[in-house]
Amino acid sequence: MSPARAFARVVVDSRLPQLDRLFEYRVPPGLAGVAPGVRVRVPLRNEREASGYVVEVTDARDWEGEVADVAHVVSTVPVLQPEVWALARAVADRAAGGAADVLRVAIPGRQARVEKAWLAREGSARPAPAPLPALADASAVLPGLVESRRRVALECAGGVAEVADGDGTAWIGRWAIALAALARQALERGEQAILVVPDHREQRQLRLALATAVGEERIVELDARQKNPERYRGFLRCLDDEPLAIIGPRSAVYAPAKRLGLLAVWEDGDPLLAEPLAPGVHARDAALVRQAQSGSALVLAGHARSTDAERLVEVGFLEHERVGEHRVRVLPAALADDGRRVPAAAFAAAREGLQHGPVLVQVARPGHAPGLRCGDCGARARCRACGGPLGVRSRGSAPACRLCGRLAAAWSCPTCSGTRLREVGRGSSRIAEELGRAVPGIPVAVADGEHERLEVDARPRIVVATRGAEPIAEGGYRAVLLLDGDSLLAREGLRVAEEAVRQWATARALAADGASVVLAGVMGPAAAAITGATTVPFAKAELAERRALRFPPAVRTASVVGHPDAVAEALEALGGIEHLDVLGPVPVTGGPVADARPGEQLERAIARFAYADGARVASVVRARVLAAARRPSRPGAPARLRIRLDDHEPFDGL
DNA sequence: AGCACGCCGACT
DNA sequence: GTCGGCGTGCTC
Repeated sequence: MSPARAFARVVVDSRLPQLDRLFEYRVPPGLAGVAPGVRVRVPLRNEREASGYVVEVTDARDWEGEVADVAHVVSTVPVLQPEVWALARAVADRAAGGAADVLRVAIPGRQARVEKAWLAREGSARPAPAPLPALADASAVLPGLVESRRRVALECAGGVAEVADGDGTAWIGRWAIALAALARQALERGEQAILVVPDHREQRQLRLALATAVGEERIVELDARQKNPERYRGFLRCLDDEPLAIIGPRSAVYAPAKRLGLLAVWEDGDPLLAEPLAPGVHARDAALVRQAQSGSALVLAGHARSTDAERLVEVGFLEHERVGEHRVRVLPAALADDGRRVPAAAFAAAREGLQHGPVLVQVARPGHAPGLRCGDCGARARCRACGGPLGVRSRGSAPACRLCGRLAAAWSCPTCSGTRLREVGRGSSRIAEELGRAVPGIPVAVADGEHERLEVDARPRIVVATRGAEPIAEGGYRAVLLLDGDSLLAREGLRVAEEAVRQWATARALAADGASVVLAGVMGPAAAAITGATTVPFAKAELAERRALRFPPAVRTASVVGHPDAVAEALEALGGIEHLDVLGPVPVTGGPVADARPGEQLERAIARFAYADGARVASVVRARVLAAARRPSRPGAPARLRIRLDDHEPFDGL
């Protein structure tokens, strides 16, 4: 005669892999509000009380042992939707990580005041949602994509367009209008759309496009830059069961949408979509899992095709599509042989462009001189405190460390004891200065991490911007110069060429129709990718090369770091899996293992395996992490083990 | 993590 | 005989 709904299964908010399962608690009589999705506090052996979320409420108990009582209900808002719990569990399993870690990314911190307001609104009768605004040509973009639940790799042509913004207008990329039209398809069906963007600059464009396509009141923003209350308000709005366009950064892929019609990721190749927090699941991978669970339409879009999206096209999971048209001429230009950064052809294009409007100059690095060397022996000048490279921020300013910011007073070369410093390379502000001298009477603006600028007007001006910081020009840039490509491609790293192409394509997209784009000092396949009409052949060729070398995304990877014994045990456990090979182990200094003592020798190995073996590898690896976590780290015993799946960071230096 | 339980050496 | 060493295991 136990009362119904007497037990609650709770996921405990803990990083410990041992606690990554559901715990059963009794719901004490008189404790109201225990329901699936709500935040609770529960007693746990040693932490006297832990936070968690109710996943399930039952009247039968599974657990044979002693059962403790739910301590109290933190709030009655069901912030963990069943769909999101299933997603977090599946994503964690795929990444050999903990579901609670995924939930930490998925659910923002509680704001009591915001919650109170939301609950009050829930109680009262809500007005019927406003009808979607009339839209002339919304159906023009891939009609029926959402209805047919298509999965598409979408290459968007560049170009900018003017949209209404309050009383005035604003300029945004045409891609945003295309994605907004797709979102509208979902909302027209009474469903929700989640649109994931790399950062707030793209989010702003998408918000402006959506305001026209679906109306302000149908947009929910989950921007990481928003203040906490703002974010939480947006998050709670997702819980309202109405058609919404949800836009946000990588964590928005976990937004609690109940009836998901469309899941789209913009610029899926952007490194910002890789989640740094454990278990380090890329928004694209989370989107793939979520699509499989929800059966929604899926779009991986960008100005340039990522190798990851191209792989999904080649295995037949995604269909290739391309939308839009952008008429620009892209001219490769050799560097002038005096080593000047700005080739003659680029100057010519800039002068021509400046007759009609603004000109964009994309450079690699901010500041005046990004590097300094010893004037006598040529050795790289480094910070005495942290070993980081020294640079000069602005003309005439003192040399400072680019890593820790310390001023390098009274520098002397550790190699030859010389005290003179020589500037190497040109940063954004120095290039701006030089261009300003070369084209007198034309204003020069700098846009980089320190000088953020979202828009420039249509007047002739030179805009020097670092990659990713390019403002949008009213009417589009009349010329675009892509400088420093040679130094960009000279870096080592698996994704260097792919990333360069993506960043060039992003800048190219800001050009006005008919404008010239000059790519300086780069030849070969990466240059061809940007001079041609489509980046797909480049992505195909890159992928083919990775396949030949067994590099991601042709294979999946598990990076294993820890005590040599623990690493060896983990690799041995993986031994049974066919077609799995191991790079290393190699010694690493320091590292991401939590309890690594200073000076302790750690090793890293990377296992490469086929996508088909993903589930097996993840479960084997998870078992090793658990075994290592149980064992206390003491001298001579296997230490903690950190394993990350599909972490591309170790490949960035290859 | 953090803490209790448990099985071998020197102690009032 | 017992006090306490920390290796081992568990958390509803």
